Amino acid sequence: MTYTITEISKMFGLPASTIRYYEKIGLLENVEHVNSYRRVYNETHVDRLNAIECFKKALLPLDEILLFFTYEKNIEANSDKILEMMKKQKIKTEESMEALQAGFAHLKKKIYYYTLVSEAVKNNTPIPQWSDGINEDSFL
Amino acid sequence: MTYTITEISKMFGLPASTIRYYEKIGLLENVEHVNSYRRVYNETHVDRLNAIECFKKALLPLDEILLFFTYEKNIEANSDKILEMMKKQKIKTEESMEALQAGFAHLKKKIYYYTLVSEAVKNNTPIPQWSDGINEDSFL
DNA sequence: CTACAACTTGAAGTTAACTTTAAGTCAAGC
DNA sequence: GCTTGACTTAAAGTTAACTTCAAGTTGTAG
Repeated sequence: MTYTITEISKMFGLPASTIRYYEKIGLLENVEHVNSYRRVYNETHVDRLNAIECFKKALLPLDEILLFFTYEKNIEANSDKILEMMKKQKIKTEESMEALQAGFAHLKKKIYYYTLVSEAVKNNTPIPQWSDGINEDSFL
Repeated sequence: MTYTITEISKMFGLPASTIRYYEKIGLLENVEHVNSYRRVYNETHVDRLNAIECFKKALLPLDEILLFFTYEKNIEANSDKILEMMKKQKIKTEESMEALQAGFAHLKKKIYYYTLVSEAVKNNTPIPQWSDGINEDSFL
């Protein structure tokens, strides 16, 4: 099974320019150009792009993703390097998750408070103060 | 209580250049310059920076944070706009958290697998295949 | 044959959030 | 009075990850 760039583009929800860019920086390899022109993709490219998307979700930068794929070519020699890389990134994602959760909590507080404010404006009642009843439990 | 830029810098773990940058783009207002020179910060700046850091954790871009502060100046007129903004951002942080969790799971799988590989290399035993026993439960 | 849509290229441009640089200012200590 | 160190400025530079552009190439439909 082969695919055109438009098919791959739709499959991953990525613009064609991004797919070409990934090839340019080495993330996609051995892309045949039929008649030395249009690109043709196969299952290995699909697998590769799936892997890329997973690593992107883990906030791994593209140059590190590329490094992973080069390490992967000599798995026996590089398993320790890969392990180290993955463990480092795991810590980073954990930190990001903690920050995100704090940010999320902050948004929820704001939503709770500005809902009260919005109600007060509609009912012509006094605007509540941020301090009024906005504590750790009031909005959970 | 007042603070120098170095104190504020240490307080928030941000370089002084960033603090100046935030003033430049309007995130920090009414920063006095003593003798029309060195910056002096007060509690309102500390509060403002705390708010900025919270919003940054919620992945709100700086221009949106700035918009929030301008809305906040006329809270009665803008509570609905603020609410809408916060709700939109809440959805975005939720999406980010889902992606991050997927990425995190991917990393854990890789760590599990490359630990096996690393062991195999050390013990001179055959390298396990990715398919061997790497399923949804094997590493949780 | 011509037009057109869907691709191609390399290079330059974009965006956010800073960071760096070069040149200058000021108060304090020697 | 000179030096030092902590600050100042405006402007230019940086980074990642794309995106856009202008100009060119193909296969196909009319």
